[in-house]
Amino acid sequence: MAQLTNQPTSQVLQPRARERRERILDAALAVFTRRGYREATMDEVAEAAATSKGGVYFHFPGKEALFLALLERSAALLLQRTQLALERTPDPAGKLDAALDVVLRLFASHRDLARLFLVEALAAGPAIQEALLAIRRRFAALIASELARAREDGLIGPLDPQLAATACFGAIYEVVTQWLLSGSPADLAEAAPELRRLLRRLVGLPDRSLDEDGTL
Amino acid sequence: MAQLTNQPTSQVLQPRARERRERILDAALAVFTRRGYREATMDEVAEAAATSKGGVYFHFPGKEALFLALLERSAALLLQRTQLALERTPDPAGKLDAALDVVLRLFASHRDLARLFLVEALAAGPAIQEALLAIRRRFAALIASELARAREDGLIGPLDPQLAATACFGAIYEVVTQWLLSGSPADLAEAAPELRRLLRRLVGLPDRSLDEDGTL
Amino acid sequence: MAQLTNQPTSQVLQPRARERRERILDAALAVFTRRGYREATMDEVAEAAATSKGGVYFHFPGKEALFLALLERSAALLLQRTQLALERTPDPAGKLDAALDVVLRLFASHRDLARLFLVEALAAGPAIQEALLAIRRRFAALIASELARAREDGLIGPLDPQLAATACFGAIYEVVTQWLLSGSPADLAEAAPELRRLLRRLVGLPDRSLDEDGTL
Amino acid sequence: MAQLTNQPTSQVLQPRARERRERILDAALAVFTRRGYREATMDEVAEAAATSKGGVYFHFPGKEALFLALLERSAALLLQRTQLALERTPDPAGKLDAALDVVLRLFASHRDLARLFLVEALAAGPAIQEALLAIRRRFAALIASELARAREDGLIGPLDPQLAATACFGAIYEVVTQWLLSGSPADLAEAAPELRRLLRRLVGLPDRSLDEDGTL
DNA sequence: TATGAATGAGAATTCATTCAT
DNA sequence: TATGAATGAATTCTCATTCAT
Repeated sequence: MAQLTNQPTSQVLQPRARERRERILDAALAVFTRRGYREATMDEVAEAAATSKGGVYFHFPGKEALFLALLERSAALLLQRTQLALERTPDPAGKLDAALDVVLRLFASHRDLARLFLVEALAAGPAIQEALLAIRRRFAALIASELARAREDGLIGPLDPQLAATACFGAIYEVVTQWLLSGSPADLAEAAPELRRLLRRLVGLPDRSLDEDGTL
Repeated sequence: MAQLTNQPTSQVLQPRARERRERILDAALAVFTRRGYREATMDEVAEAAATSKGGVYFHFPGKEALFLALLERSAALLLQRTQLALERTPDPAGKLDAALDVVLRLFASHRDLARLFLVEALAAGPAIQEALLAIRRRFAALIASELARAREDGLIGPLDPQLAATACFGAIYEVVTQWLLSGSPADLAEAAPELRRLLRRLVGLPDRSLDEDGTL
Repeated sequence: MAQLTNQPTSQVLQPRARERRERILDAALAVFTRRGYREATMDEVAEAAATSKGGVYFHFPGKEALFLALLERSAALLLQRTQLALERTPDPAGKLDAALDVVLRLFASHRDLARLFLVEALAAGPAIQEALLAIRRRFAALIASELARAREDGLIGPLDPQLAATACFGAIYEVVTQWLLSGSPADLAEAAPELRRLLRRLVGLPDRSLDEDGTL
Repeated sequence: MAQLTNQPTSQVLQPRARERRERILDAALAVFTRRGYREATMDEVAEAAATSKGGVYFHFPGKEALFLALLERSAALLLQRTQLALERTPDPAGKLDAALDVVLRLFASHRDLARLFLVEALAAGPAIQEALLAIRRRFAALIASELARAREDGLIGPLDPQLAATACFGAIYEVVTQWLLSGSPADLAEAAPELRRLLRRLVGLPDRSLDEDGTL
């Protein structure tokens, strides 16, 4: 469960190499975001990473693997933060809000990462699709398990946790995508309170009457 | 019934040519769904349309334009059917259900088409992304206007119709995408009743106590 | 000698057709001048002539033939005017000046025609090269014969009339070409008096001490 | 001897690559002369250079750039030789003859090259035309500066050095072109003595009474 | 005569990947 | 480890020409 940042070889990398590997990933994120998976070229990645094409190929066996590594790295970040937020929120009824906050905050501050996840990855080829889907499912499962628990606790009425989680994820996904691609709302945080209310209703949680921390 | 087959050129085509143009679009749909936007080649399209490469280029100035034409044609179909369903449903409270039914039914029966437009299209270049986004927004606007009316009629409580419509669309979109990519649920129709309930709650409609036609 | 404007068929053309044929030639001149022989397309010619591609092909068997016809038409004009000027100039010593005047005046007022002749035609394929060369030789022969006569009359010293005529033509050619392509001198006429002096010297004519008509 | 093989890229090439770059240029010269600019294909160049198409594109960004590089390389050779000949001829009155000799000799011994740059290049597109024109002007400027000095030295009478140089260049150009295209005179050297006489007269130099080395 | 439509042989160019230093 | 050079299959698009109405 911990092995999220994949190493290309099982050998231990020198610190220098590890550093370069990270630099390449950073560069790849920038390039894939700017140009899209298909349009991005390994040349561009190499140049952005201030290395050579051969150098990129030393660290990653190919373009697809590079994208995949990027995806994993980013997914780990998102999942970790979400999990942490869920753990830190004792109130069962507030967990959904907490997760939403984490996601919106992360995407709002890493627009490029959002683009990569929500837009590019879907159509970058079967292998990547597979990986992306797994990540999405892992994320939805996180929500689903909280929903299941909430239901057991009698906090919410009967529902299909999987489907509800998927629907929640989709609602967030679309709001973020519209923000990404059409720039509306200008600030993603604006949409947070209303979206929170909608999602609470969707899963059957009562509206929070007193919203003490309306900030995102 | 009117504006379904869009004519990108303002010139009047001879009947023969009009026929061939449609044949090319049909062939293109088949090829794009089978191979994906990027993998599909104009050669394949030409062959599938039983015409020459030049013939395709006579009717469409390029690959992107061809895809766009296809996108518009299909989007028009989806939007038109949805609009029709909304008009045919007198009960304001049932309109959302009706729209959902149309979309799920259409996608369920045209899985390839759904895959093409929900998944492939995202990575087909900025112009197509732009067009796709516009279509999504048009669709969300359809829902939003119904929500706005429902609110005026006092059927639902106060909400941001735009955001709620976007969230609804996203929820549907994600359920369909999961079905497309992971094959679960096996039958999209299975998810319909529960999804309907979730969306009704999301927008603030009361659950239908007596659901006489629970089938999709 | 009179058959300069070639008719594609030996049949007599209707006035309408003759008119359209001219319109196509005019359009072709414009297009070839603007785009160059290779870059120009038959579509462009057809559009410029406000007719269809098929229409162009009715009047001319192909692109090369079209260019050739244009070349012949223009050459006829140039040669006719030059010949006329030579005949109208009784003074043997003034004939060279007269020819120079005609050429510079014609090119200055038909820049596109000059471009066609001096720049495009050379590299438009063997058949056209052949034709162009014949025209150039015809023109040089005109000068050469005058030089030969001048020599017989003792007006100028011994020289190779062919070579001298070629050199004269080349000198003019280059001056016009530089004007065409680099725009210097701004007005071709500016160069006329000095060029006249140079050419007179080249062939061995004495400088005209009193230049009564220095205007081009 | 210095700036002969121009490096379009500022990067330092490995010796192997430098070698191959030259090989590609040589191959390109052969192909372009044999087939003409437009008819020549990059495939042919690659094959003639015993490399791959990609290899050619690694060194030159495109067909036009390849031709341009070739043009510059050859022009540098011509200009360098001419300049050298001018420097080596102490007698101011003999400089024009020396330049003429160099040019005629070079073209006579490299007919294909002459054809390529005097005839083909004209129709190779605006960028190449521009470059070609610049070269012509550089060459004419060489002559012009000599003419200006000769005039200062009182060797020749008043004239416009620019125009005279252009005219000289044009005369030579035309004689060479006629030789190239019509094959007359059979040997370009035949025309040298008479052409020399004509040009001397054109610029106002006295005929050399005793021509000790009338051979080209 | 004229037209719009169709053809199809080719072209230039791209780029993921490999490899010799 | 890293690099620059090289590869070559694959792809989009062009356009002179032909042809059915």
